[in-house]
Amino acid sequence: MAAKLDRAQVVDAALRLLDEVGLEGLTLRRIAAELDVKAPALYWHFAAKQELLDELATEMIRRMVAAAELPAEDAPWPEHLTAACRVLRRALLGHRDGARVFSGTRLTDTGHAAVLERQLEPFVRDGFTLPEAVDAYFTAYSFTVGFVIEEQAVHPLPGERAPGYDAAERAERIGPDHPLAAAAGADIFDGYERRFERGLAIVTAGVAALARQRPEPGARA
Amino acid sequence: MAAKLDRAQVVDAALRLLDEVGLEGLTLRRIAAELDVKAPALYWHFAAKQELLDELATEMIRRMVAAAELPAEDAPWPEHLTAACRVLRRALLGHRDGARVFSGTRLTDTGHAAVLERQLEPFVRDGFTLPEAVDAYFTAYSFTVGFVIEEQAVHPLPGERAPGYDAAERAERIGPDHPLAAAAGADIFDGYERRFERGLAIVTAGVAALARQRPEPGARA
DNA sequence: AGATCTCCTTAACGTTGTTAAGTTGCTGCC
DNA sequence: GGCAGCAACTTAACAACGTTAAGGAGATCT
Repeated sequence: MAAKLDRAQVVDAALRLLDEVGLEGLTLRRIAAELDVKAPALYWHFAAKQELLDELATEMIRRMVAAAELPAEDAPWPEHLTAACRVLRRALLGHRDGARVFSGTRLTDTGHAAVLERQLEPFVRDGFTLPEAVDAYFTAYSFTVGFVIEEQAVHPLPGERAPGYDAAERAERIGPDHPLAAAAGADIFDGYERRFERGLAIVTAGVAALARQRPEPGARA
Repeated sequence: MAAKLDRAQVVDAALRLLDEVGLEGLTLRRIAAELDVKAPALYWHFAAKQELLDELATEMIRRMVAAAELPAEDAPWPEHLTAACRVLRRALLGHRDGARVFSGTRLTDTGHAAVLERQLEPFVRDGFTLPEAVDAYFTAYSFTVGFVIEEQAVHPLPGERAPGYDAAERAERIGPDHPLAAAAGADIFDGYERRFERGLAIVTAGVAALARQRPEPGARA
């Protein structure tokens, strides 16, 4: 087409394509075709495919940060922590294979530093040491990424369901020897929304509990 | 070679190769060469590469379960939970890209059901409902997988360090605007052992705290 | 001995990321 | 106005990948 290409347009097209064809099907030739261009043209804008993927993940996060309604800056740390994790999960769920794309790339801008800063600040304001704050945030962050990776293995896109994760079939296969594990199947393959919130509550309660048994009683300010 | 091939030998060779060349470099031709065989020979034993990868992940877990020294069956749930997560982490760290291999595959045997059963049992014994037990276990599990994925991005193999994760360089880049985030760099890129234990403690404390505020006071039996 | 089955080989296909070399169109310069 | 030069693409090709088709050697069964 007429209008010249730039990195943003390529990333945009790739992000759109990702939902259609998944990470596996996201080839340079396919992306190029989407832009009415041949594959090697992309190499004018990106040194390699990985660079494009990095930019793609970065753009995902950028949009998530832009669209998110974050708590007030002086809100207590549990609100910041849970809000950040919910926003991250939504962003990853927003695109097919979102979690795998995200966890396989390195972010290309320093925007995430601002996010991290905003996360850590409420902790130290509340009497946490910096390593404690990092532990709390990173635990919640790791949980979120791990959770969504598992979630997207079962639900590639919201509403859609991958084959081979049938709770009834699974229960029948493992039921005889492992009654609890079999009965848990229904819980495991569904209700991700509830289970995620539950996990967030657990992490938050854990951080609070460990903070409480410190010399300084945690709650200050 | 003389001795005929079977699935176990292929998986064994692949698992060995994985540490050398990583998931990216783990091609069928390379695996075949390792076994003094041509690539299509593998298709006699596996219908597709993904099937081999599934078996590979399964074998990883199988070895981990075999080698693990688990707590006594009647030990309280925190011991079971933390032990399982430590064992899982060690297994994933045991091979280059272990976490990515693991999170991208479906296990091929029902051995993990036995693990799950053994995990859930101490919870219900202690008065947890099944969904509560699943929440607790799955939260710790997601945290562990997410944690190791991040960890292996920085440390592909124990001791080895991926390029581009220099804390000092990072601090310089983001320091001016984000002092907390910059200072946290040293914590983030190192001390994974300590941070993992810290995360486990947080999750465990959280599960305990939420159980305590139930109608039934949690501790029973 | 001949047929059958197992397990491998050679050859090839289509697709992938990537590179090299050439082509087009715009911009600035004299 | 013509010509250099750069930017942004194309066409052609490469090696490597997963995978399939066809065939062949060696053991096993009848």
